[in-house]
Amino acid sequence: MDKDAGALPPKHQFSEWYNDILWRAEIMDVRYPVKGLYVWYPYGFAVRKHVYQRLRDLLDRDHEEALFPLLIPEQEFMKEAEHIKGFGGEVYWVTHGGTAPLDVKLALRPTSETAIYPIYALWVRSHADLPIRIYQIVNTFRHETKQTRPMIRAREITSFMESHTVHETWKDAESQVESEIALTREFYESLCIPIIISKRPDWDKFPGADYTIAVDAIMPNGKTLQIGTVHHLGNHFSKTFEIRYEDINGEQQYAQQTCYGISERSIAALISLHGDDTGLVLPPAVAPVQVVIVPITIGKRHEDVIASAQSLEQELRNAGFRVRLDTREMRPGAKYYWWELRGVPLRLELGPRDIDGGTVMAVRRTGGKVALGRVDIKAGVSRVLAEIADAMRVKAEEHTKGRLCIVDTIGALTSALNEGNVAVVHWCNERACGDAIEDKTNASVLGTDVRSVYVPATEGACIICGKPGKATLVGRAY
RNA sequence: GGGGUAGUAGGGUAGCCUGGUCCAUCCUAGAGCGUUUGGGACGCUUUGACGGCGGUUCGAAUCCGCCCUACCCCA
Repeated sequence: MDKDAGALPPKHQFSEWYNDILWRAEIMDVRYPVKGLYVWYPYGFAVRKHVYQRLRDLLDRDHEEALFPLLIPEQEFMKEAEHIKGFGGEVYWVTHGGTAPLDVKLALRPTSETAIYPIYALWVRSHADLPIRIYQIVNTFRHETKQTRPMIRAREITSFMESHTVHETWKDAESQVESEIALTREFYESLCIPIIISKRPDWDKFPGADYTIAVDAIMPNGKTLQIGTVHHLGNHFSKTFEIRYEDINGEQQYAQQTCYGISERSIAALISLHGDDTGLVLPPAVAPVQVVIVPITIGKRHEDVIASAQSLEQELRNAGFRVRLDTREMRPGAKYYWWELRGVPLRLELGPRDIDGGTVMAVRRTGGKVALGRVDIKAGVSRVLAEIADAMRVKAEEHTKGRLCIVDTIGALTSALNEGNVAVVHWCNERACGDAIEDKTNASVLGTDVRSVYVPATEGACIICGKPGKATLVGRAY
């Protein structure tokens, strides 16, 4: 089967569909000869570029972008015991410089706390230096032992946005956490991805954090994908790395910190949630090509149609749309399939009939055809692109709502999970009951304090012990 | 973490059990030429492969070992 012909596996065979669409739509090439490392094709990279540009635009309101080194000396890395334990045996080590063994082993960052915080210790002197809000977008490495999957579980995360902030008080850091959550909402809103926010149970929080707020999306097969985390670090790391400031009274205080991360899992969710049996469906906000113009040239009208299509292209480009005129020597139908596979939100067809009638035929990737007037084409395209984004949002929300169910017995929980749902139960917040839920259902307690318009914040008897409990999210996670 | 199956052109495959008939089959894509073009065009010509290393053998895609990679099942 070639990538430019024939059909994808149907989307309900999600695993096959996902693997196939990645190379057919030229997102990633999985043939790189090292397990868990993947190549971004130019088209996939263009999607990534637009997604991360959106993220940068949001962060740049009150963060600054910087760049810290990839290699972390062993002594720094080993300083935070709890943190190390969390990464277990998954750290890659650089042990040689050329042929000579290094005196000090160097870790390839699995995340950058231990690279950044020794420098923060130098940068922070007084309360006037605070807050610090810095992010970087880098690659990170973990020697994953579980099954690797492109963008979902990779040994090199190529696009890790990590933000690290420093504050005076615990409450300042807490409100930073809230502001990062708001930012994440806004980010996923522009990708038309519905998210569920919750507080991870203690045993699943970031190693070294006071608490972890996680953002999950529900994938087409009902598994959850963690696509963002915000951690309140308290003064855990500041004590380890001596990040202190002189307060307004002249006293030395340990700083309070947060960190926050989003990776290319955001793109995995983007592709998975919106794609269909025909290929990708990209929201106009991040589509590398928002509008494709397919000229319909027949016999003697060839020059006429091409000239007309070129002027349409130029007009839309000047209006700020990412537009492409497809003049390749292919039949129009073949071009339709080609661009649909790549998720272009809007296709404009322009043929002799349209030119004569002063119209352009617009076909939405989300379905439906409509003739737009040629004279006010810019307004028409804007309107239709907005309709497409709305349709995508509605469809993704319906999927998410349809996969959530509220249950109150272990039996109902197990069958809900087996049917590919994510469940809401009441849980008393005790570890033993949490373990029992996980053991009996082969699923994960994702979190409490669920913030989602789809999940009411109720209270009730713990599904295990019957004591008072709160609404808790349980699902099978990637 | 445990087990299983498999790697043959850009993609998908036949050949492997029973070593020689294979300078490796077929489909598809790519290239060239021509005719086409309102939903995946057609004809002719043509390029391109045995995952890596080692072993057995007169001879290896085929048998053996290790490595790498992929997929599936169980925890």
